[in-house]
Amino acid sequence: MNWTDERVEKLKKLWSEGLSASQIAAQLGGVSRNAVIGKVHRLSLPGRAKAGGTTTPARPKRATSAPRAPNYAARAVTRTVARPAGATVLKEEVAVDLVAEQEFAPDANIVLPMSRRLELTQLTERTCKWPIGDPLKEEFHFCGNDSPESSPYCNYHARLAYQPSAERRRIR
DNA sequence: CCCTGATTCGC
DNA sequence: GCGAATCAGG
Repeated sequence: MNWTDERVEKLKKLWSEGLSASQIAAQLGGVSRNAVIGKVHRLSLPGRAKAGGTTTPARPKRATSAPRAPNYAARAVTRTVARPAGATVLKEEVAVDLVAEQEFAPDANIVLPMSRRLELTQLTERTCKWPIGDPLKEEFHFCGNDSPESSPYCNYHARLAYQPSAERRRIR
């Protein structure tokens, strides 16, 4: 793919808007992030803020971080249900609204429905591609949590995605 | 490991 | 001029 005037313009626009090189490459299509970065340099576009000429690393230094409050939207608890019919005991996951439940003890067997709110262009082989929200609205995003074994979804959403087909109940 | 931008250098 | 490979960093 060659750098047409249109593509160069789009590059300039997106770069000035602060998008990352990989995001721009994804939108342009047909080019790698390296190509984008290389082009940015050739165009002498202002790079991203670094150290202004000084070779000094001068790292910002992370202040002693205050403990963050858990930001879970909801958590899942496990419940044991006995089935009289087959005498089978199985575990069932139930989503519990935390907004109504202000206090809770951090539990080890809680799965995480917390999303990383990734943009479409930020998804990779290892990120959960479960869509959240209305695609036509701004707040639309993807879960983005780590997906094991290159699964398209994280553990939580894989459960939702791969639910066994609903029991067919004959309407008699 | 995921990601970021910067630089080099063979094409 | 182009961009993969590499480097350096978060």
